[in-house]
Amino acid sequence: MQNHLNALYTWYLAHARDLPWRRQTDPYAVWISEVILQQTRVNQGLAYYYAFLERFPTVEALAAADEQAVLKAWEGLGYYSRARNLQAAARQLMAAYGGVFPRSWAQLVTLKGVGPYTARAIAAFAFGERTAVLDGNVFRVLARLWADDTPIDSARARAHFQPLADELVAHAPDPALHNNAVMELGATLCTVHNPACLYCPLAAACRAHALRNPAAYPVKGKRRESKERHFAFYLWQTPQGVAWVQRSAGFWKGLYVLPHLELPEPPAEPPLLQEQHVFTHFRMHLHVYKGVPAQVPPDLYWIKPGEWDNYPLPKAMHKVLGGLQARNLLV
DNA sequence: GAACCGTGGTA
DNA sequence: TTACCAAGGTT
Repeated sequence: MQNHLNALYTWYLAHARDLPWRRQTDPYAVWISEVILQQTRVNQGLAYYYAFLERFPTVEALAAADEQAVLKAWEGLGYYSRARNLQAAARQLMAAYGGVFPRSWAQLVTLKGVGPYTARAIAAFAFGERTAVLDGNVFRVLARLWADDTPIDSARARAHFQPLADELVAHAPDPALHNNAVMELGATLCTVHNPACLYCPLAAACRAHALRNPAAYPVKGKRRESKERHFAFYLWQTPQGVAWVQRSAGFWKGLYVLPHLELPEPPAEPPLLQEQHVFTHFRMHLHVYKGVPAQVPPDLYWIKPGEWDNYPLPKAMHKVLGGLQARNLLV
């Protein structure tokens, strides 16, 4: 196996993408990049990586920042709890570690928003700890390598694959190089669809390839039944312009929902939903899963006209506002 | 432990 | 078009 792994490292050094977070070992930059890349493709996260480090260059800066500013920097990326957790963790780091990253994944995993993958990634990439990262790419590569039919989305998947992954990194000359190489392989050659086995440095060792059936791996459990969910938002016409009142508070919490903001002049009582005041409302279609429909809390909030840009808004909101603007419905 | 969280790309 | 998927983590 070691010969094959050496072939993998050689391949990586020759063919890997040149990505900015791979060019340094600053734990802060590694951390930010790993969180940005959670469930997010490189091309989507790249610009955010540069901008976020520019805007919040250090743990101290991030810890001291206004939460709305952090969310604003995250605007459009999705999974906004990542941004809130980043700042929470930055404050944890200041309080518990004097702003200096602990070096072991076991300590890192106690940080908010830092799970088993990200903790090991920081430990390996920033501090050279000999530990194996386990993400979607690694799951796929390992499952194919050994034709392992353990469902990778099962509860026991991580417990099953982590020791196997750790065994691979055990004798690697460079843990960071090893982890990067396995992930790069999964991201560029050992892909979900149409894997490029012809060019794969591990093909000679790969059980799934020997079986001529890489598509059979990794095994995944039953997909959840998907169901449509509707969210209603309401727009009010006011003498000053358009005030946006939204329901289903708690969804996208903190993003454009106002409880986290200081309202200059909060209305004494929110306007009642009266049909003649509602001039438009829209539905959002989200991919949602089988289960209870969204609860719509009674709380109503509003944003003053002309202040849209000050708020971090999800992409879906921007699209709606853009449409309204085009129709001259926003003052 | 299952359900939940966003967005953009792909077949 | 629909469904799936991507450097996961939290509740």
